[in-house]
Amino acid sequence: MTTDDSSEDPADGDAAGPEAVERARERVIEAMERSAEIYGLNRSYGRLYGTLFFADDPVSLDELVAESGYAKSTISTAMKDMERLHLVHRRSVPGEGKKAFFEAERDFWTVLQEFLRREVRREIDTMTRALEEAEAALEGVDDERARSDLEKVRDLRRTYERSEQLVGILTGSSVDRLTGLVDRLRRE
Amino acid sequence: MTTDDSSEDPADGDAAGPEAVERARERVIEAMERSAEIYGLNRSYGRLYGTLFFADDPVSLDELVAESGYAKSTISTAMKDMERLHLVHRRSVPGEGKKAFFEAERDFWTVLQEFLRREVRREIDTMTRALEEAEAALEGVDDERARSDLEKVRDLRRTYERSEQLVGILTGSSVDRLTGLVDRLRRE
DNA sequence: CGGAATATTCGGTTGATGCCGAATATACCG
DNA sequence: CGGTATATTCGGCATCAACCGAATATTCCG
Repeated sequence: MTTDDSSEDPADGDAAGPEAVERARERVIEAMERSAEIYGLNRSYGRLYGTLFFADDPVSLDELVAESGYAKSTISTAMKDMERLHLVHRRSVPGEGKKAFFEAERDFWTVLQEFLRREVRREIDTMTRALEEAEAALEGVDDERARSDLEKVRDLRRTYERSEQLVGILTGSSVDRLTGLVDRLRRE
Repeated sequence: MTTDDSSEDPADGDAAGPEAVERARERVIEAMERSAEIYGLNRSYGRLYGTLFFADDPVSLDELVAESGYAKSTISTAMKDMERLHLVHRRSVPGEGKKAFFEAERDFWTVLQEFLRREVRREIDTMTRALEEAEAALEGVDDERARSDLEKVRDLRRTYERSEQLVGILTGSSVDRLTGLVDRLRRE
């Protein structure tokens, strides 16, 4: 209970400003930690992404160590992982030797597209192959259970065909095209 | 190395048929285990889902225990979890007392829609709130860093607005409408 | 082609998760 | 309103994943 509280006065800007900025960042970064969790990633990834998100220039590993408190090895692994997911990009700065710098990918559409291309597409392929093999095996069998299974397998294969088409549309279209599409659909 | 191998002859149907059906099922169920993994679920969930997928009628906990070998408690938890994700439905059969039966949801569009409604929507809300708060806090600060952060926060908020619109479209449309939409887009 | 700066890999440790079986709670039936 | 059949919860063990720091590998520069 000191004399100064409730920093509504812009005259306090010099003192309250920087720490207000820090608090605002922290607030957003914590939300990013939660988001990471929701999408099956580590909380630490959310924090590291957030640090990169607010940086004006690419950030080195050592700076990330200083900022986050994680071990360098942890961050190295995290960066490799997030690069794979297209959440961060590696940049090298001329004159800085081997030093690696990272920046956040801010366009989530791209991130989603890459995920579809990499993971979902592969899942669809694997499942489709399994379904085709099962279908071939079941077609030869004259059995009530086989007929019942066959029908289910064929239904699922149709679902997966549809999904593949959708993934094709989503990964084949540019971000701009998709954005326009969403706008159009929203008005319909 | 017995006399009968290579079951290409339909006359062997009686002997080779049932085990061929079993193999076909197992093949698909294994693919489902992998898929579960890809989408951040437990492998066991893939197997349990697969068992339900091939069943013609709702399946009881005890039957799932017999089929899968997992402990009843494990399956009970798994079912609760998959119900939350709308991957399985609980059915009660009149005259069967308290006994619970489960069946697989085969329409993945529904599953995806429910995920968007439940998890993604909540993520968007949380993040949006954090961004709005940060925005409000930063607007009052006269500082270069604050201005830079503010711009980034606003950009991200716009992205999230777009995402929310898209989620709205996807969760608001019926499965049929979406299917038709995909068809139309594919032809464009 | 060394050597300095940096990144990556790897074994070990600690905390989280999956699964089990016993204990408990719940729903239905007579 | 018991009693029985069933589901759920909970504590404990085993396995797995995150993280660390030391050891190794890589890159770049002189």
